[in-house]
Formats: sequence, structure tokens, C-alpha cells
Amino acid sequence: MNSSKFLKPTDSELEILQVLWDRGEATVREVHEELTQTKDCGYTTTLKLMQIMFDKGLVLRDDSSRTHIYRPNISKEKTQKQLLDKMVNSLFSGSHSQLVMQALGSHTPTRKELDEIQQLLDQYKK
Amino acid sequence: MNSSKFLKPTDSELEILQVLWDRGEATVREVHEELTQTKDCGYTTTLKLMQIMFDKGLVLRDDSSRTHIYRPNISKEKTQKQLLDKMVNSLFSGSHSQLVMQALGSHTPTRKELDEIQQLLDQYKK
DNA sequence: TTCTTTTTACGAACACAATCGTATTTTGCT
DNA sequence: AGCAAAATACGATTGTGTTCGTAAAAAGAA
Repeated sequence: MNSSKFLKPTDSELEILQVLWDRGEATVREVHEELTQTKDCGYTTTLKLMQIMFDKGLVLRDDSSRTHIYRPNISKEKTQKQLLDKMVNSLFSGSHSQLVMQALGSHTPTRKELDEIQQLLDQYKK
Repeated sequence: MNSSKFLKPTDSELEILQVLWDRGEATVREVHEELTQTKDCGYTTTLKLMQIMFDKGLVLRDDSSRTHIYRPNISKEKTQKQLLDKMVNSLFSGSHSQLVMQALGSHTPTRKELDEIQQLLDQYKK
């Protein structure tokens, strides 16, 4: 009964989720260290954000020990799907293939990428 | 020298742009009529949004006659590309093909869609 | 002309995201 | 025990998106 309702993470929340998805779990300190390699903000800012995410149910928290340990409570795949669907509806008139075309068209894929996509396509053709 | 800087339209602004892209141009009334088929808001809300969009440079405005006429000032394609790129970076680690895979995987494409994508793929393979 | 309708303009209110300063609590070191 | 470092909790502030009420201006109808 958690991830069924549509919770759209904000941009900052996505940055944090990215770290949690990568590492599986992390402390505020660990997340903060990683974030500050890209952007610049105070420790308490990261802390506050993660507390809010906990309140929203976006992450789980183990507060049995002094330093709390956070884990994602929504899967990367599900989140990707949700935001992708939202984009398809708001920008591509609901057409997934339109989006695929645009994604493929706006950057030249590598050989490997081509093969991967081709494989998926072949699978559907059967 | 206008659309070079990265202007990210908000959700509400995208709804309005969608109408303008479809019709080419429209009055506030026309946009509002179309919007209220989906969502529910007052006329002045739509007006205010479009005025803000004008200030931001997202739309052009012909105010030579009593009722102003609005036209988009950013192309649908360019906007799609911008937001798609943003999503690829924030959610797919910069991998376009990852996004394509997810988009294809989360909904079964029609025969026509398959052919279109295949055609694009073939083009790259050469 | 006078009244009603339509449109634009302006500003206020509300919600929420993001940031940070400060206080409190806990841990570990001397 | 006493002190410093690290972590959490709390509240305030700022910025921005969204909504709407009201006023002013313009157009049209009686």
C-alpha cells in the first residue's frame, strides 16, 4: 500500500534517490558527500530533504543506531516508468513510439545500443 | 538568440503550449475553453499563466486588437528534446538507449510503431 | 447614452520546494 | 566526569508556481 499512489519525487529528491539506488543504503553523511561532488549545499539541507522524503514514504529509515541508515522505498524502474509515462502524456500526446523516435533522433546511438534495441524489437515482432 | 537559454516550462505551461502547438495560435479564451475540458480552473488563472509565459518569452503575443492572440515561441521538438535530455541525465544515467528500452518495455507497441522504429534503426545501421 | 459583457491588468494568497541557522542529543575521546 | 565532534530535530526564510478576486478598460446591446 505504499508505492501504489503516485508520488512524484522532486528534482532534489531524485538526486538523493539516485545515490540510494546505486548503493542500496546510505547515511545522510554518505549521501551528502556524494551530492557535494556535483552541487553545493549544506549538510543540514541534505538531512532535511531526506527527512522529508521519509515523511513522504519515499525512503525507509533504520534509526536503531545513532546514525540513521536510509534505503529507497520506491524502485528505480517503477519511478522511471511513472515519470516516462507522465512525459509521454504531457509532451508526446500519449505516443510512446513518438518519444522513442525523438530519443533516438536526438543523439547518435552506439553500435551496442543499436543491437540492444534491435533485440528488443525482434522480440516484439514475433 | 531566444531559445538558446534553457527555459524549462512548468506543467501548467506545458498544457498551454500543447494547445498553441496544435492550433498554431489562439486567444486566452480559446486556450481556456480547451483546458477546462480536462481540468478545472478560472479564466483569470489561464490568463495570468499566459501573461507570465509572455514575460518569460515562451510565447509571442499580438496585442494590436482588443483580444490578444498568442503563438508559441519555442518549438515542440526542441522542448521535447530538452526535457528528454534532462530526464535521461537525471533518471537514466545519461543513457539514451536505457530510456528507449524502458519506454518500449513498459508498453506493447503496435505494428506500425515497430515499423517506424525499425526504419530509424536501419538508417543508423548504414 | 447607459448598462452589460468581455478582456486585460494587478496584486494578494496559498502551497510547496529548497536552504540554512540554531538548538538538542548522542557518541567518543582525554 | 568533562569536552569536542557528529548527528538529528526544529523553525524560519526565500523563491516560485498556481490560483483567484477585484479593478480598469474596451466593446457591444438596449
